[in-house]
Amino acid sequence: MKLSTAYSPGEYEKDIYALWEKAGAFIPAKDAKGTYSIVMPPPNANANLHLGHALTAFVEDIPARYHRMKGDATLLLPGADHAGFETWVVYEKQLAKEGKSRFDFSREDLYEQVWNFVARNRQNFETQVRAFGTSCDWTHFTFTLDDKIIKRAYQTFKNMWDEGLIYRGERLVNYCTFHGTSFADIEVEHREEASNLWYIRYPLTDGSGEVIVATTRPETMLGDTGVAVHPDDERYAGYIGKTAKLPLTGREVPIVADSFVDISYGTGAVKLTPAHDQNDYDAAERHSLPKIQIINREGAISAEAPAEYRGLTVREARKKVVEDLEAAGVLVKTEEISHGVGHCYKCGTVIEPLLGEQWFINMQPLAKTAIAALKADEITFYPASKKDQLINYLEGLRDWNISRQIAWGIPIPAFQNVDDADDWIYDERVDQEIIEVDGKTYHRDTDVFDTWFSSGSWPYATLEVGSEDFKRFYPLNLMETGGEILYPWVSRMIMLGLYVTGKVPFKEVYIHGYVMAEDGSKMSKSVGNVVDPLPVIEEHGADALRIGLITNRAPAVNRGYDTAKVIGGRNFCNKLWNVARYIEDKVGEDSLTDKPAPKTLADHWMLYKIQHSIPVISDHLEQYRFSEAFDVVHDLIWDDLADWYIEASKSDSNSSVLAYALKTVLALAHPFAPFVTETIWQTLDWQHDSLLITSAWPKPLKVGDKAKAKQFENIQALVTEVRAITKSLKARGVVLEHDGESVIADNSAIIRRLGGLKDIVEANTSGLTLTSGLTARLQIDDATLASYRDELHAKEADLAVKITQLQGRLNNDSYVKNAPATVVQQTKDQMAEAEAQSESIAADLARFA
RNA sequence: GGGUGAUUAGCUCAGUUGGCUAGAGCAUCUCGUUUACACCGAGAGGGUCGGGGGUUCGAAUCCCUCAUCACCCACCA
Repeated sequence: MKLSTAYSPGEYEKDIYALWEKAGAFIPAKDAKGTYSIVMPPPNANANLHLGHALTAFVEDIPARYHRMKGDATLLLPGADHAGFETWVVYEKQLAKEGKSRFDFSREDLYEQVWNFVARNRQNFETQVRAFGTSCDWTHFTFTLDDKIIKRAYQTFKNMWDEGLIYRGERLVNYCTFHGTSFADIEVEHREEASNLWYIRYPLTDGSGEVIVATTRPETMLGDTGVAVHPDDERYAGYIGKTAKLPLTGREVPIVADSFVDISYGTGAVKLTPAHDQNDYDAAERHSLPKIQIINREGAISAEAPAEYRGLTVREARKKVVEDLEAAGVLVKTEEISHGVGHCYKCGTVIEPLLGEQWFINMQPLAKTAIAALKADEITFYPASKKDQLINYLEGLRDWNISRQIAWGIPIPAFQNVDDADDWIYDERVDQEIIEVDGKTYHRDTDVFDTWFSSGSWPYATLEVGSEDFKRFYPLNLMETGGEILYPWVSRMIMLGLYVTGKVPFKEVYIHGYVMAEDGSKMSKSVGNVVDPLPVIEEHGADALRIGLITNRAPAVNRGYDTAKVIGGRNFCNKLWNVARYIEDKVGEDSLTDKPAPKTLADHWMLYKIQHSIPVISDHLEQYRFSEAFDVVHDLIWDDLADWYIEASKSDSNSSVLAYALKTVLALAHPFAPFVTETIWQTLDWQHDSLLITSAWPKPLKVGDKAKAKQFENIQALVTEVRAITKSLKARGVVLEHDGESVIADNSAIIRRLGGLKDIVEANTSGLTLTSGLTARLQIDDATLASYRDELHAKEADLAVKITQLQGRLNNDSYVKNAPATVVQQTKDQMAEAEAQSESIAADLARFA
């Protein structure tokens, strides 16, 4: 079939993807020796995919295609995430548009509605993943709320329950009073805000004095149960053990010594509000102080506080407390300060640390195992520095609060005895609110799991522990993800993986950087600088986008999106297309052979270049250096094949080498440009209904003779020289003519005029003469001659400096002794070359004098 | 406060354990093109490798220091 002059991706991409899918090319081969597996991090099912998703898909798809061609049974498992809270927020917005809220529905209704909402949006996302050209096995598609995922979460929870790793604790949790849920530490967004530091006088109960405390949250003094000072703080040495009398409430609280207090901050005395501050909570635990919760879940002052404050919002309470303190004459002063305040990362509400009954996992044993595995290098990180960061994180890990108070998620399979609050049992009948066990009545816990608890099992839950897939593909080869979820997700997958399967869940972790806007700023919907990948694909093709995104990009480095790179990718595809058009025209159906027969020096050089490039490309790909790998492919195709070999072959073509070169570069380029390479492949007469996607990764042939290849490189140098000479002659006013036409200083033109590279080779052996058919005519004026002389003088001076430098180096004994022989030899060669040049310049000058 | 990374051509970035004249793409400029491709070809210009110090025969590369930027973690009573 004849190819049209320009590659238009839109005409082919959908059909090519359908061709692959229909042929089952994405399904892991049954009879392969090795395996390669990636479970794709599930994107949020309701999301429109952005460029970051595209990059993710490419970073997963490139190694998958490479390994598939290498002959490994390759599994690229796709999935989508219910994304717990994320989805919940989007759905609530949707409800709000309809004038409804979640309070209008029962929990079961809500669950079903959100499920349908997500299912509707899922289609959209699958279309986009296909448009990227992702070679994932759709028959393995997994949703984070699929039965196997829920079962795995329950199984893990139960095992931990049985082993005593799960406990229910009253702990301070980060509570969003708007969403009515608690958050992990990591979900709290700290923002710097202007506030005040209020200094409050707490009189000692025995009347012997007073202690002044400084606070940014005066309203919480209603819940104070102590005052802390540093044990080494001489100012307060006599106070420790005494009690202070709280203004407004009149409560007597002890003054304790604790080294967490910063002597230099404020007054060096800290009020302790254990129910509303993590530090205070920890201190209260150490000193057995009571915890009084004076802020409730609605963000209002609770019944624990004096009557006149009850029901006030935190903000109102702050105002009133300050006024009352002032009226009581105990407010010493107010300072303006700036400090970080925790906010809900979704709605911006100030996060209240509140006491709450939550499910926790004791992370110590899990973290310990994970640290040991990391230190034993059981997982390779790209980039490597992430490993130490992760270890560092795990070493300071606190227990994990796995309960969330939302309707959307996996219900926690635990029931509480209605008569005994401390009696909890494990039971999976979560579809029932009330169950009877041993004549006792239990009420279902209303909480759901933290999303990360179930997704932490993703690598083996998707494969189903114990299944054939699991045996074949676990541990996974690669986990590819963004840096922002290294801690919440990757760390949990490692810990849970080790806990459940006894093995690390993956051998390699690749952290991708973010795709920023073109100006380097963050892409964000509100700024409106988000680039939608689909229009880019429509305009330039999925391959162009792929090349544009992976080139010039390293793992874990944020980099701007660059349209020029995408255009570059498109140009590359077009180049490949035209190379194919040319070669297709020159070769016949039987030209393709496993043993191309080199005849000319150019043949040898081309084959040598190919056989030399294959391991280099493979090596880069094995280590996920996509940009570097593509550069090699690009240069091989553009510079070596198109610019040199094809030009040379025009006068002396070898169809077996041309066909072999095309086939090989198509295979090598396939992971980077799957659509165009497969499209070309399908148009070739000699491919006999095969698919490029499942064809073999090229092996180096060793038929290109190195010495002959080297000779061709000499010719290349010669051609370059001829070009330069022609150009320089022209600049000097010398016109080269052939049959009355001026000769053009161009690669192909020169080769053609000189009768092809073959003749140049001959010329090379007998000394190059440009005389055959060429006439030279001098048209030079005095000014040109003078400028040429100046140029030569300048060059001569430069060379003199260089020679002095080189001579100095060679005269240096330590250099000659210490530097490697090769380096010294290089210097000598340079010296000789410089001297030769110098002489020739001197001769020229003499001639033009 | 702690950590990590960065700083190289106008722009975006390479530069493996110190060793050829510090590279690429884009952009700019020059020249060219009927014969696979203007989504093309041949060239050119452009860098005291963030500043300063040190180690070394030799530093973009190693060490110290300063500066700027980015991100992460912790703290902020």
